[in-house]
Amino acid sequence: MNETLAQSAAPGIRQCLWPSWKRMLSNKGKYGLKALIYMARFDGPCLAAEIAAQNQIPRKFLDAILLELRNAGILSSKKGKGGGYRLARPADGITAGQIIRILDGPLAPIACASRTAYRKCTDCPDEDACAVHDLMLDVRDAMALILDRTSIAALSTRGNRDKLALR
Amino acid sequence: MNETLAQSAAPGIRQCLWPSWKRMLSNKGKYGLKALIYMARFDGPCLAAEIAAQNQIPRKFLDAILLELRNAGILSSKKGKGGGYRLARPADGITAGQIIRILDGPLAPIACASRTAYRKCTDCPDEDACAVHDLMLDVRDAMALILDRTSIAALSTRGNRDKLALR
DNA sequence: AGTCAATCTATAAAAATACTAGGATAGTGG
DNA sequence: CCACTATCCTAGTATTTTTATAGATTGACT
Repeated sequence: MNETLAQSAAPGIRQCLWPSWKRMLSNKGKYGLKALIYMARFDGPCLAAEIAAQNQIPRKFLDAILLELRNAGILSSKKGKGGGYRLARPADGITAGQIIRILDGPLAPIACASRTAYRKCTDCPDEDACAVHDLMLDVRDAMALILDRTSIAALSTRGNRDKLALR
Repeated sequence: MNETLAQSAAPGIRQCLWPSWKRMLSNKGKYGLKALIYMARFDGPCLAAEIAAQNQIPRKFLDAILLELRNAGILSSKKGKGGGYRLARPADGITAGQIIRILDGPLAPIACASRTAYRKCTDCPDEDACAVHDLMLDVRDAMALILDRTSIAALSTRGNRDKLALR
């Protein structure tokens, strides 16, 4: 034990080597979702400037986000006058889960509980015996169940639906 | 719009003033849970050094975590020889949700979807019409449902239970 | 050619995370 | 009372992540 095991975090050796472990929804993810929901309500192409203004999203940040979504195949774009962004696929074929994975990374609360980007914990000798791992798998599944079955199309009508139904 | 609204992020003005918006399980939270699960299997007081060694948790970091849990009333402690930490309450009265809230903050993926630490989004004029807010409430509830009904007692027997049942 | 709007590169400051150092404090056992 | 033990506390550092911004460029359309 002692000098070998106890020194699990020797100076200079990072414990988490995964390209970052982010967890759920950052501003980036939120802005991305809001932008897509906004776009789903339109037919024609949308200007980044317009999306930014209508949704109170910092313009340049949105630029970067839209670019990322385009590179992931979610959006298509056209330059110059009459250009803009539009959904590359029907809105009911794009899920919130996909978008969050693209912009914020895996859904799981912890790397060892990710199904799309699994990574072993360095401090966990036997994962099958790790109750935390087990629990986080349940949490991940519960989140994925919701996020992967909710489409942008559904979201684009949701806010209004509730309001109209209640009043 | 324009100069007032569109400039939602003027230089120097931070958008998120909440004591940080962290999301789910950090190492801190993971270590805390592992430590508690370990302690739940014992009767007597546990030494921080022992918990750290057995669970491969950096010693000093664990010190800070245990202290935080003690200050939150989860642990009781005794100094000096024969001292150590022990659960202040029965393990089946402590939930994973409580621990994560103490160590990592609110469960919700986004501040506006938190029930215990709600905070309005600055970029969201009408929350009731915000589909993202709506969706994240669902996600939060799903997570809370799992985490708030799972006790440390349950976790302390879980890893083994599954293994024994399967083999 | 000129305008518009996406695209690329590159940089940077703020915040959060994951720790570590070192000593003060308070009990125990002798 | 003294040595020992182990918690308690303050403070700090290094790294990573988040949240952007600036400025130049490319391509499309008129």
